[in-house]
Amino acid sequence: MPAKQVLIVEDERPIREMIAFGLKRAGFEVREAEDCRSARAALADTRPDLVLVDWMLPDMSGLELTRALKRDRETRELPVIMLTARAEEGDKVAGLEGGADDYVTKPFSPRELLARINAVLRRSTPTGGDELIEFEGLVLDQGSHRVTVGPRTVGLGPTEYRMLEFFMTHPERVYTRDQLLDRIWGGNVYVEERTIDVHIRRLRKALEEFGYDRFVQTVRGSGYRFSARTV
Amino acid sequence: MPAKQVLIVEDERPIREMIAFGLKRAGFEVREAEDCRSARAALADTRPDLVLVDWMLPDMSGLELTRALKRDRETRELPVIMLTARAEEGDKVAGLEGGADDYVTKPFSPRELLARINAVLRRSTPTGGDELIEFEGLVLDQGSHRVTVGPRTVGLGPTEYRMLEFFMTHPERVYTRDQLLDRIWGGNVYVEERTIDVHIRRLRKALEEFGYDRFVQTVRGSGYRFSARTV
DNA sequence: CCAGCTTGTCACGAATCTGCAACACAGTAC
DNA sequence: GTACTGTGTTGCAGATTCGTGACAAGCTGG
Repeated sequence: MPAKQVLIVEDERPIREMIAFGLKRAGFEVREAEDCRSARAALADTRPDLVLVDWMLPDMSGLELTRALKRDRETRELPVIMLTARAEEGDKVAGLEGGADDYVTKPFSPRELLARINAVLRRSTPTGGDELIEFEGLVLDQGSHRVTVGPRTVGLGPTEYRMLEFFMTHPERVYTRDQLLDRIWGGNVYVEERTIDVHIRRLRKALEEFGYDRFVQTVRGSGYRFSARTV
Repeated sequence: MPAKQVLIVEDERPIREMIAFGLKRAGFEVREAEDCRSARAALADTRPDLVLVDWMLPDMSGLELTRALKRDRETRELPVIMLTARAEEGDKVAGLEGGADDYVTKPFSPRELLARINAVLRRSTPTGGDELIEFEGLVLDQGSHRVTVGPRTVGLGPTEYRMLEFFMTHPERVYTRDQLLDRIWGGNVYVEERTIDVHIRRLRKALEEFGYDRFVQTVRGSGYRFSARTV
C-alpha cells in the first residue's frame, strides 16, 4: 500500500521542517509549501491525501486557502487540518466553519498531530471518483487494480501490474533498467537489472493477446518506454 | 429536515443544563444523561445523531463509554464528542484514540461547541435515504442488518456482516488488509492481518451456497476487492 | 455453570510469483 | 564474416502469499 501523502503549508521553516520530520518518521510522504502560491503549485502536480494549513500565511490567510479548497470541486473531498497559534475561540470557530476537518492549536506535540491526522484520514472517504487511465482501449483502473480491454480483463501478476501502472502514468519517456528498479521495486532492493527484461517479457506476453504488447517498447542501449505511438 | 438529536452525558447538572439550553436554542433536540447507566438507557430507546460525553463521570470514565460505543456495532457509526477539563496532551490523544470523533476542552463557549457539533455532523455519513444496496440479486439491508437473496437469508456472523457491508458500500476497489482492519474493526485494535483472510473465508463460505462468493476477490499482493464483475 | 456461538491465531499445504542463470537471437563495429 | 554487446525467451528452485481446517478463549443467554 502506498504511503499517505501530506502537504504542509507553513511559512515558518523550522516549524515546517519539524512537522515534516515527524511525519516522515511516521511513514508519511511529505510535500512542503511555504505559502498559498506554492501550495497551489504543489496541488497541481500531486494529489496529497491530506493538507496541513497554517493559519497565518504571508500571501493569503490559511483560512482563505481552506475555503478555496473546499469550494473547488477537485479538492472538496481533500481533508484539511488547520494549524493555529491563536487559541481564541472566534478563530477556532472560523476554522471549522471555513470547512477545515480539524484544527490543531500550537503548540502541539507530534503525537497529538499524528493522532489527529490519523483520525481525519480514517474517516476520509476514498476517492469515489474514477482513477482510470486509458491508452487506445487499454484501461488501467488504479482503484481496483484491474486492467481491462473492453469487457475482458488482462491477467497480470503483482509486479506486472505495478510495472504497467508505472508505465501508463509515465508514458512517452525512456527509463533505464536502473530507474525502473528504483521506481517500481522501490529504492533499496538489490535485484539484477536483467530481471527487468524478464518482467517486460511477462508484461508483453500478457498484453500480447490483446495486441497491446507493441506499447511496451525497447530502446536499445537505454531501456524501455511505454508509448501508444507505435512509431 | 428533522431536528438533529443530541445526547448529553454529563454529571454536573449546571453544565449539562447550560449545554442543553444552548443546543435547544440552536434547534437541536436534546436528551440528557448523568452517568453511563442512564446514557445506555437513553440509547436503548432513542437513537441520537450525536453524543456528547464528559470525560469525568461518576460510574465509568467517559473514555470507556466512548470505547464501548465504538466497539458495539449498533453504535459504532454514532459520532461522539468528548468534553474534557484536562487540557493535557496525553488525554487528548487518548480521547481520539478511544474513538471519539472530536473533543472540546473546558471551558468552552457555546459557539465553539456548536461549531464542532456541526462539523462532526457534517462529515458523519448521511444515510442516503434508502438503506438497501443490491448487486445482482444480493441485497444488503443496512437498516435491519440482513442480507438476502430473493426470499432466502444469508447467514452471516456480525463480523461477516460488517465486512460485507463495507465491501458493498465500497465496491470495485482494492483494500489492503490494513485498511480493512481500520475500516471494519475500527482504527485502534491490534489484530493480526491474516485474521482478515479467515473472515474473508467465512464470508465466502456464507455466500457460496448462493453463488456470490465470486464477488469477493483476492488481489494477490494487495488485498481484497468486492466486485460484481467476475471477469 | 453450561451450551452455543463468535472470534482471533496458528499451522500446513497449495497456488502463485520472483529472480536468476543459461541459452538463443539480433544488432553493431570492425 | 567475425567478434562482441545488448535483448528475448525459457525453465526452475526458492520464496511469498493465500486458502483452509482446527482450536482455544471470550461472550451471551439461559
